[in-house]
Amino acid sequence: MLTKREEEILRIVVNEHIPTAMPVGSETIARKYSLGVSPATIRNEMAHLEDKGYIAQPHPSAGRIPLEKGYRYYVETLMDSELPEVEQSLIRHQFQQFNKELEQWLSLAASILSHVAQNTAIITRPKAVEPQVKHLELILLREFLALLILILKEAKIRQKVLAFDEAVSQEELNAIAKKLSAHFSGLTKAQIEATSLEPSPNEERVAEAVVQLMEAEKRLDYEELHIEGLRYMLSQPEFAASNKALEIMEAFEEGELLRSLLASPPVLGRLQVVIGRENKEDIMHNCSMILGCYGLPGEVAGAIGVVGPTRMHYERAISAVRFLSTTMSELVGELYY
Amino acid sequence: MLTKREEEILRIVVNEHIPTAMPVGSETIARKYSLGVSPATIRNEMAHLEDKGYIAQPHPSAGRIPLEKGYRYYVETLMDSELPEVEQSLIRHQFQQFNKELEQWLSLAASILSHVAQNTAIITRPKAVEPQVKHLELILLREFLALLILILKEAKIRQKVLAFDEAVSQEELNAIAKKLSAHFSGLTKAQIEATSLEPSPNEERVAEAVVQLMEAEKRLDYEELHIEGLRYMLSQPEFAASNKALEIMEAFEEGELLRSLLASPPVLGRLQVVIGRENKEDIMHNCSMILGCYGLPGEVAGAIGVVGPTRMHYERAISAVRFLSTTMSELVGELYY
DNA sequence: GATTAGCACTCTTAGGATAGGAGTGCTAAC
DNA sequence: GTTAGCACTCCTATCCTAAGAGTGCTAATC
Repeated sequence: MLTKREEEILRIVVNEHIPTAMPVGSETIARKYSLGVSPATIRNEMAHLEDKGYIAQPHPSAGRIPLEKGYRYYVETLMDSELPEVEQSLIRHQFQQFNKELEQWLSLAASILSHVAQNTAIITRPKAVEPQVKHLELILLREFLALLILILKEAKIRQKVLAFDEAVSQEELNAIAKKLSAHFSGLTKAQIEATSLEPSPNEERVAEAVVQLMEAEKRLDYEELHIEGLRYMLSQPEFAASNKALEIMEAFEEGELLRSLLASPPVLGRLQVVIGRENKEDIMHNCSMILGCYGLPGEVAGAIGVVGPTRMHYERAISAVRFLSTTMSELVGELYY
Repeated sequence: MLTKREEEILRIVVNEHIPTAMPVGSETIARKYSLGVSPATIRNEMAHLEDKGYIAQPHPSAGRIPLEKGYRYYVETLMDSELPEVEQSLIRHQFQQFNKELEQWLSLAASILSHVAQNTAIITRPKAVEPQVKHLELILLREFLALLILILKEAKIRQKVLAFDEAVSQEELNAIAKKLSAHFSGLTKAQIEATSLEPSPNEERVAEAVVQLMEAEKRLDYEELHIEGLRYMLSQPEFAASNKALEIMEAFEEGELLRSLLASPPVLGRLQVVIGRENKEDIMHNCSMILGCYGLPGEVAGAIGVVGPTRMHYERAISAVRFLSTTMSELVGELYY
């Protein structure tokens, strides 16, 4: 349990350390904040906070830096996490600039988030809990070649080039598309596989392709992912020296890392804040991550979040993720057919 | 004009410097390569090469490093630029793994290129010289809302959500789609605008959207672009120190840089090799770029290339870009409807 | 005339020593 | 409980030095 004054000092240490990345000394605190007490008193309080594991000295004659426990306490108790109204309406306005195009919204959200949080932003396309077919079309390309276009209920379009064994006409394709569209509309992959409609060889071929696309859709998971603002990561002093930044970058490019990070996505409406060594991945032990979820309950869900050094501006990051996940949920609601 | 032995020594200096990033001394050359002459002779030759501006000493008591003129001579005269047959067939095999899906080919090409050249790879989607409509479909989403799907001749699909002023049925949409598909098929944006077909208000609405999409298509230019392997850039020692890497990264994320780099794309079949200060952008003065073009003459064209430090493994990079641009041209040929 | 051995010279770089400074903890006084 | 004073510790930047690498020059050699 922390006293009022301990909390106050912890808050100051965190707030001072976040932008500067430097240890915070008692003199500095006394000078910059009028706490009405002398540096010596502050030193005593800091010693208490150190005993309790909230802060520490990087070396014996330095100021204090927050420990993970300190950040955790800060995040849960000490900070205000609402994005200023001005910024909120500014962001809303930016979204209104665009037509209803999911792709644009996604990259806009990533770009805004990265900028507001001054850190690397990640966002995935919304993914249906259980993808359902909405409609399909077949377009003749060349004699034996057709383009299958599959529209999913979740505002996604998938395409595949199909080769037939025999020559087909556009009329024939239209008939197949119409028939299969009617049969498959609203169905999931499993339901399609269970459907028996005594198909002709060509219909068979198309149905197979649909199943393949649906299968790929489920497997895709979080691969379709925007990363924006990796530069913020690199410009952090904790990564500037050594090849730490490089390692993290490599891990990101591999894609493995992200899949692992998104392994347990948060539920709608609640944010997941992972600080430092709470991360499962070793390479992320100097990093924190704020992860939110957006979408429609039980229907579609995407993830949106911020990754940065443990010394992150949690207040901005958390409020930004919270606001943008809400905004994206509203937008997806408008699109979901 | 360089003598045989000067050429030999220039080649050795470049070959030694590229992997190590260190100045190359006369002792080293004498020891590692049996040229049949003493270090003193090599020193004399190096002095000649320095006089002629091919190499230089970073400081008075160091070995030599290649200058841009040296790299240029190396690229044009001294190196062998065919990718080993083994690698060629390995790469071909990787492409065969995938179905005919442009998107997958693009990212595979970027990934392979980045890996083979050990540098950052960039690749753009193939873009039609003059985009032509192939087909269009309309799908009813909700009472006033429909999804317009536009298929372009160049194997691209574009989508847009349309809001109508009055309620429409799927039958009505089918009729519109059929009519406009027939009218617009094979036409460019300008030709569509010139077409007069006394449209109904709803047809008018769809036709407008088609024109908008085609317009966006022309504007897109090289925005749809894969960048792969930024990590290679960052791991180069010339960027490791200072924030040079950061600056370049920022420039890449801005997108401006890439647009400028691709401002004058090379013609099909010829590579463009830009070394160091030959780059127009100041920030790229320590970098080199190999840029190739792929596609079908007069029909579609995309760019594929490698960006890295001036001290780049030109032999691998150039041969890789050359091979992949040829391969991609073949693949696009198969897809182009 | 080209090549080479020898040598003096230059400049970088790594390592170690040193001084300054920042910040603490402790003690004793308030 | 708070604070002033002070001794102490340890980091950091700076300077210096010695070692090393590589050259260019000169004179001897093939």
